[in-house]
Amino acid sequence: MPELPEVEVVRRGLATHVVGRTIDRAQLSGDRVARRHEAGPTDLAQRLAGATVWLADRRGKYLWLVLEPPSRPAEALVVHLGMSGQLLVSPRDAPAARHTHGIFHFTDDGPSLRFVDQRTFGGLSLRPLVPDPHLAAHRTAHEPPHPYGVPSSVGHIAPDPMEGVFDRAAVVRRIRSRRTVIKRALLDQGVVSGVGNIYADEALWRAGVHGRRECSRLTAPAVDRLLGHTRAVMSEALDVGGTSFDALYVNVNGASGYFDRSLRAYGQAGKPCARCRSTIVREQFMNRSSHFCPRCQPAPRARRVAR
DNA sequence: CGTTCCTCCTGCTAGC
DNA sequence: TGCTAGCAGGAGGAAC
Repeated sequence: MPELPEVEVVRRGLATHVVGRTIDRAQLSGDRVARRHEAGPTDLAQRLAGATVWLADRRGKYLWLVLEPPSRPAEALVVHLGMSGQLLVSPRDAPAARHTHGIFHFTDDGPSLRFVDQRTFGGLSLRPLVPDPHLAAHRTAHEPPHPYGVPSSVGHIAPDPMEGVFDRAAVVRRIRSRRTVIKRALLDQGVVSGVGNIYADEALWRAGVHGRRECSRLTAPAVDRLLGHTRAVMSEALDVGGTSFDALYVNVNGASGYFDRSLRAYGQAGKPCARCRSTIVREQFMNRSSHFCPRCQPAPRARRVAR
């Protein structure tokens, strides 16, 4: 599942293989891949033709290419990988793999870029660039991030922990004011972006915090530590994944495959906790699986049964 | 307004 | 052996 580290690996691949090239032709198949593009897939393909890729950027799990189209202002091709999306750099004439929804040919003789997605939870859309709404609130950045703005569909997404505009103290306050449990807040992309189920469970394990603890009952230092672990675990995953992907591919299922051996909570049900040897437990929560150590991450006292 | 729930999709696996 | 049910989960929009 692509979370921040995996998406960043893809972004770096795009920076290497795609930035600076001009799209000659885009072939899109099916309506679903362009469902977030209001004018539909035909319009999307037409507007991509002739556009030069200026740079590859990212916020949380959202990825975009800044395009310089002929005789129009710069705009962004927004790519979300969803659960199973991949961007592949493939020889121009290679046959389309199963679940290929988009093929981009360039004006040079180099390889094509392809969007492949089994479940098509991901997709593509073209959006105008708007001023970054999170930049206005940020006063101390030495180098303004996203100086050209962000895609209009990304405005509601909070900065991720790797960004210069990420204001950790403000996020601590925001989380503590939420009337919900901590794992839900950590997964809310409007609070802190880039975190999915895997790294949420890992960060909670490292911090020794149970995911069902109420946000308002956690101390500010505890939330601050949790955010530190969140950043650290994603940074470590990026270090592993960012050095081991095949140059032919922009992404091969992201970095999590290489990071698997470092997971201490996610997918470890029935195995001993690396800290205290208690057995890691898995339970359903928010219609998602959660993995935790019952000793290191004590559950909150049972809440009064709401009625 | 903030929060929670439901749905989209396909491939794999567990269980009968 | 072959079938089905269940599970994986990001995100947007509906519902409360």
